[in-house]
Amino acid sequence: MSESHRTTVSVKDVAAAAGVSVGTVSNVLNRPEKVSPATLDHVQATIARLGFVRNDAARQLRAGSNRSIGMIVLDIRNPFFTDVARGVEDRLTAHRRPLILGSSGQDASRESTYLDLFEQQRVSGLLITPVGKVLPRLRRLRERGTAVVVVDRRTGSREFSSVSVDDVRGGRLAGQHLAAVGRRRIAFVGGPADLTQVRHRLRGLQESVPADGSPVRHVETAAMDADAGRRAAESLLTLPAPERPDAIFGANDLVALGVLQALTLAGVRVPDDVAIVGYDDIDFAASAAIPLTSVRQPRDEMGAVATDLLLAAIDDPAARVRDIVLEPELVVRRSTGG
Amino acid sequence: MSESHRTTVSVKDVAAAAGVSVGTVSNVLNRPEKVSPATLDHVQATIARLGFVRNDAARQLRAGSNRSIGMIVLDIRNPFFTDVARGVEDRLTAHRRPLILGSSGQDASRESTYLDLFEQQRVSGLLITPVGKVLPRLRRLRERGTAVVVVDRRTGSREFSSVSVDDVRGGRLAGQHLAAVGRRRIAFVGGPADLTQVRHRLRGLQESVPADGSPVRHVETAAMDADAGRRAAESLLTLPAPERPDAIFGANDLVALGVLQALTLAGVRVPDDVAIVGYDDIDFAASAAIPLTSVRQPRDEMGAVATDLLLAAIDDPAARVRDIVLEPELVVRRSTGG
DNA sequence: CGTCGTGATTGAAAGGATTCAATCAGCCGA
DNA sequence: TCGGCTGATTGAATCCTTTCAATCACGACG
Repeated sequence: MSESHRTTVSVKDVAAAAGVSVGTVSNVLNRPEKVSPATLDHVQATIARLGFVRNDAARQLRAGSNRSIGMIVLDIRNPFFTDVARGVEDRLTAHRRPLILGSSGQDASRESTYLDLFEQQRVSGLLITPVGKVLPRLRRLRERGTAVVVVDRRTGSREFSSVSVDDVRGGRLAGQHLAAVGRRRIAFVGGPADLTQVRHRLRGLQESVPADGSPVRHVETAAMDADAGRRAAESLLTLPAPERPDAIFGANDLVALGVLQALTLAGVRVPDDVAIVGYDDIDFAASAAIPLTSVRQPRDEMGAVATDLLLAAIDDPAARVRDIVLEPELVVRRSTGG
Repeated sequence: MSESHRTTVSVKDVAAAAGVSVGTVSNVLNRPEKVSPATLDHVQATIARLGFVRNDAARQLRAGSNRSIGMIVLDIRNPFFTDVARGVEDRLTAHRRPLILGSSGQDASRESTYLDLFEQQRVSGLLITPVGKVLPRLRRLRERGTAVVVVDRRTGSREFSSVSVDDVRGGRLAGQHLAAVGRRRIAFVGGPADLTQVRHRLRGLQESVPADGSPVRHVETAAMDADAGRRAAESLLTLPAPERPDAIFGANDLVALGVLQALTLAGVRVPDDVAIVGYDDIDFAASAAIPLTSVRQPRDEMGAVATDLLLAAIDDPAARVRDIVLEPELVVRRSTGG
């Protein structure tokens, strides 16, 4: 059947074995319709027999660019980002383009390493949720012909297309809902405060707090994971009873789930004593033993829309820069009495 | 400062601008100690000024192989796999090797597409949790000089190194614990049954079931996500009371969390009426409102060990094939009365 | 029977970084 | 002052695929 190769097989070897020229082999690979049926068969058989596999490096070198798309997310352990990535991957698969996924873990130097890699690889497009000050690098990439789309952020400058969700609106949805179910002492858990997302969600919440309620209490956290939520909830539990919140809005679902756990452990009834709202609506929000009310971000859609923008920019580098802002949606579940 | 480039800058351009030969530029890039300090400075300055970035395709073409490592996981949405991937990535970062991560989603054709990609890219190593019948392809990859390590599986044939966890033992740990807390009617939820993991965990459970208990009831599922767990739990709730299990062992944490949710919604008390044990010990297991007892797999360690094996095989292709089997560990929490 | 046209095939050139044998410059010691 | 040595630098060859102008073969048509 197949033979054993110490050395790798090239088009030249295939050509020699099949008794045709390298040009013909290349045509078989890339423009089979230009090749006579007999030759096509014969060459394809030879390729299979020798186990020839295209060398992508050489192909790219000639082509000048790579078909792959690079993506840098904040945290691959947050299901929110893996869901977005899934949306991207699904869309790319349809276009036969591979996705190279990197996670910066909120670390600017790691982000920079991935940018180096993608730049050297000459990826044809980049999807990024930026951490550090990367604007100059993004500009350079674009000058080189790499399309760039910012995900889950807006750049401010109108230089790069972006896809994001209206976080102020999301905060408002949460606040209005909590007000509607009669909550008057609302706390917000999340941080660090210099994250745009955190600020916007908080602002939306504040705007919609009932007139007869206390002002929003912000418990700032260093990270956005369950552990941070747990600790924040414990600190809230030490407050004298009249000051204790009757509702907590977590800046994302991981935080909210941590809050939920700490409260349940402490014997606080959810939602009777304290209502909880999360953000993102990851699958685990619905799977929690007390299903979590959450502000849903259209994760798949974000991935899909970002991919479409990117592919459009690759096809036509002069395509208009667009900031697409998607709408969040409130999903009511048991944690607020749904 | 920086100039604007329509066309890309090559070593030749740098050489011309710096007034040296391409060989010297290459030396500056790869063997700076061979270059005189003055030249080094000058060339580096020129590189910065022109914004030169190495073309990786050309570099690889010459070098014959790529520094990157490919990884194919079963499901990027399962935190278990992203945790393993993190372990891999951390280790690789230390060796300045990029990781290209793909998710097969349990789909053999998607797995095959990633294998094609990695083969064409000439990655220097591959980490894979196989789905389809890929042994012949893995052999071919190795013949071509790509190191291969199987993750979270054993190959059976002693051809490729692997890192896995003793699943029979894990099942036994769960069974012994449930027996110790007095459970006698145990159900196992997971599937499909042709997954080795599922079979092994079930077997371990059966081996340790108390002599005076009923035989294990296996509710087979089509997938291993929360939704499957939810549906399985609902079907168990339709059983007549005396047949209802007093303990449920989920084949992974996603399934167990789904079970937990369905039971809680139905008013079944956990752990009083039914105890629940999961598998993997993902972070969400501890974060669940009723924290989940789970059989812990050392996820970071699996990633790290697999990476070490892979790097060793890359350095020395004749390195001995090793099957490393790690030990699982029971983490007791509230869902079994901990 | 010669010419033209069509479709198939050819083969050399290009793409950019790396390598290494060859060359060069400069200095020391004789 | 010159041969010899060392360290620095050079530049042509190489890696493999793709492209495209040129060539070829063959049948149809005038």
